[in-house]
Formats: sequence, C-alpha cells, structure tokens
Amino acid sequence: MLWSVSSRSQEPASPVRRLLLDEAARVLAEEGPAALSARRLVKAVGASTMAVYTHFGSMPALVREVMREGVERFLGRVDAVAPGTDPVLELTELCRVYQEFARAEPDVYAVMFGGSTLAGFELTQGDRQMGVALLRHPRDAIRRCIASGRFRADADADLLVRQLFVQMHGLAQLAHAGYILGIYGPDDVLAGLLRDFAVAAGDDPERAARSVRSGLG
Amino acid sequence: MLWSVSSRSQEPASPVRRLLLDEAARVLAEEGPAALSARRLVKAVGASTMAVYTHFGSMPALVREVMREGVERFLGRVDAVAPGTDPVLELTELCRVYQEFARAEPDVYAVMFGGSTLAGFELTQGDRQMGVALLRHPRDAIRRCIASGRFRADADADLLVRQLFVQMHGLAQLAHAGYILGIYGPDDVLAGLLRDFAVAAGDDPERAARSVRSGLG
DNA sequence: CCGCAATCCATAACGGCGTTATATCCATAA
DNA sequence: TTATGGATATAACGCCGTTATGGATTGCGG
Repeated sequence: MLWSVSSRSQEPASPVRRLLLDEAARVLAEEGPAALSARRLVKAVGASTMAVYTHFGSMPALVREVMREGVERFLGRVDAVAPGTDPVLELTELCRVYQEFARAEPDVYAVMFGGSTLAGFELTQGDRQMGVALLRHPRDAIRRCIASGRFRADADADLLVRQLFVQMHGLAQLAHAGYILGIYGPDDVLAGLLRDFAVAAGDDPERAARSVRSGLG
Repeated sequence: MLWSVSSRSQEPASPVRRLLLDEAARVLAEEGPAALSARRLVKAVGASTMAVYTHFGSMPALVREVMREGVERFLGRVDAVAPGTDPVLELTELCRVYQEFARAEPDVYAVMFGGSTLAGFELTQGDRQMGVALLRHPRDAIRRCIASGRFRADADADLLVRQLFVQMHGLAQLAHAGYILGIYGPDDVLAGLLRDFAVAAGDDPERAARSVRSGLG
C-alpha cells in the first residue's frame, strides 16, 4: 500500500498497540459496547486482524487492557480528593467523584465492576482486587470520621465501606440504565444516601446534612 | 409423505413458542448469557432458525419475553410477602426475597435492570415501568413504617424507596460479580444496610436490629 | 369437493464476528 | 552474509443474527 509513505516517517515504528487501545476506548465511549469489534478496530488503524492477536492475544485481553487503564483514571480521580478538616465532607467528595467517573465513562465502569461481559471478557480475581483497591481511600476517610467523633466509636469501617460501595455502585448502574425516574433524580438519591449513611453511622443529622450539601454543591 | 407422523400425535400442534422460551430460560439460568443463541435454541427444540422469527421477530424480542416472565416471577415472590404487625420486619423480608431472586436468577435479573445487553436487547421505557412497579410494595411498607411511628413523620417514602432500590440493586450486582470479598459476605452487608436504613429513617437502633435479624433469619 | 389465502417452517444464503494457519516481510544478531 | 524471530497481510473456519425463497399444511368460502 503506502510503503514509501511509511518509510518516509522518521518516527519509531507505529505503536499499533497504543492506537488500538485508544481507538477501543474511543469507540466504547462514543458508540457503546455493541460497536466494539476487532475487525472495526483494525480497520480504523489500518491494520489486519492479526494486530489484535500479536499485541493482546485475544479480544477479551484487549478489553482487559482498556479496563485497566480505566481503573487508573478512576484511581487518579479518587486520589485527587484531598483530606481536610471535615472527614464527612471528604467522604462526600469521594462519592461525588465516584459518580462523576461512572457518568463520564459508563461503559468502562460497567466492565470494571462486572456489569458487562463485552466480547466474552470476564473479570479475574486480580481484576477484582484492583477494583477493591479503590475502597482504601474511602475506608480511611470513614476511619477519620470515627476518630474525629463524627461516627460512633464502635462503628466498623470495613463493613461501612462495603455498604457505601454497594450504594455507589447501585446508583451508578441504575442511573445509567435509566431506572432513576420520577421527581427524584440521581443527585437527589445520592444526597439522601450520603446523609442517611452518616446519620446511621452516628453523625449529627444537621451536621451530616451540611457536610453532604457542601461536598455535592 | 402420507405416513404423516404428525397425525399420530393427539396433542395440539407443538407450541414451539413455549418450547423456545423455556429452553432460553433454561440455557440462561444454567450456562449464562454467552450460551444463548438462536441457532442453539432452535436446534434444542428441533426447529430451524425461522422459528425464532415467526414467533418473536428477532432475538432481542425473544430475550424481552424471557425478561417479562422473569418480572412476573419476581412480582410473585414480592407479593407473597404478607403485611404484619412489624413494618420494618416486612421491609426486611421484601429485601430478602429481592436478594433471593437476584441470587436464584442472576442473569434474568441482570437483563431486567439493564446490567446486561444480551444479544443486542435494550430496555424500553415500558420495560423500566414494569421494573419500577416492583417498588410499590416496599414503598407501601415504608409508609406503614412512617404511619406506625417507627420512621420519622417527615420521612419521604418516595425518596427512601429509591435509596433502598439502589442498595438492593448494588448488592445484588456486586455479589454476583464476586466483588463482596473479605470477612464480610453479602448477607452481612445486607444486614448492615437494612439496619442503617431503618436507623437513619428514625427507627430505634435496637428495635431496628431486632426486626432485621428476625426478617433475615 | 375445489381453490385460495394465510401461516408455519426448512433450506440456503449474506454479512459480520472472533480466531487461527500460513506465508511473507524486515530488522537485527551472529 | 546469513540466520532468526517478531510483526503483519491474506485467507480461511466456524460461529452469530437475519432474511429471501419456496414448499407444506391448514382453514375456509365457493
């Protein structure tokens, strides 16, 4: 085809791997999981189907790479939340960035947490470990809530962070599926969940409401 | 072909439609979404691929029928929970049967609530309305919690039932995806969620814990 | 009874999918 | 220079959902 053109290029050989990953992420974000296929990706980058297998081994393995990079973006957002003097506010902000990521990249999010099989991809135990790592930051925030006296001293941070995880995941998925209908939207439900979470953990209702409002505004 | 085997049969003509639906539900339950294909279904019932299109029009339409029957089974379980003197106990039992259904038919459940596309199937607004109808019973139970004084008088049943929905869905999906790891399992998280839900809504902590224990035991 | 329309269904095909066997480039090491 | 090994293009295999075609069966009005 274009041998002469490629030889003209002084750059290092085409990083086909990166091109495929970027195109996969783009298609997934812009057109959804149904549009993601090996043949389409290789056509977009001007390669043959073999490119997928030399660089990734299989389509599920390519999807796994896309997911791993999604996890890194997710971790980047979560770690950007700085601790402050109000741990309930910090917890609220963590949940806010969680929902923001799920809304920004709903299909990558769905792959990360098992909501989508996507071309036969299935989560490995290692994948799940990576997802669980996201809970460390919120768990520490809950511990600070306990240490600061906002939450009861006998509260169990490990159980509470799982409860919070369940709530964030359920909200993200139901909102994406269009199941949060009627007068209350996802943001209303999020505010209610966070306030009730803090109150049940022992926080003063008024103070909890103020921290949540501040963290979501 | 005058030796017509079909005339020997005294039964009404083969209800191919029913056979396909049952086989689809069976494959989905026993082997998961990846195993569900038109060609496999028609081979199992001894028909040709046309059977799918004469009776359903498309594979997504067949999946929709499977989902509708799943919703009916779900509604059957939910409606089997009888009101009693303890509305918090009733709410707990409703959540228990919710989790039981999600655990018994995880793939049908995933289709119902948008967690799985399954051969291009996508939820319509009518499908979602059907799913939302499942919330009527728990919403009434929450209203009884308020009326009986267990929950605060100014609690909002419509918001609370959405929060509860989010929690039940998140737990069902994460448990199915294998994301509830470590010392606490799905049942522990469920107990914590329900207790905290009631406490935040205004119930006495001890009383809430007793109702939840009673409803989950 | 005949003929006609409608319905169901089997066959075969189309295009797309993931995957793989094979052969060919081409850069680098010996 | 030759040899080696990785990346790639080509073509094929067996799936998939879907559809065009034509044959069989059924029910019904004449």
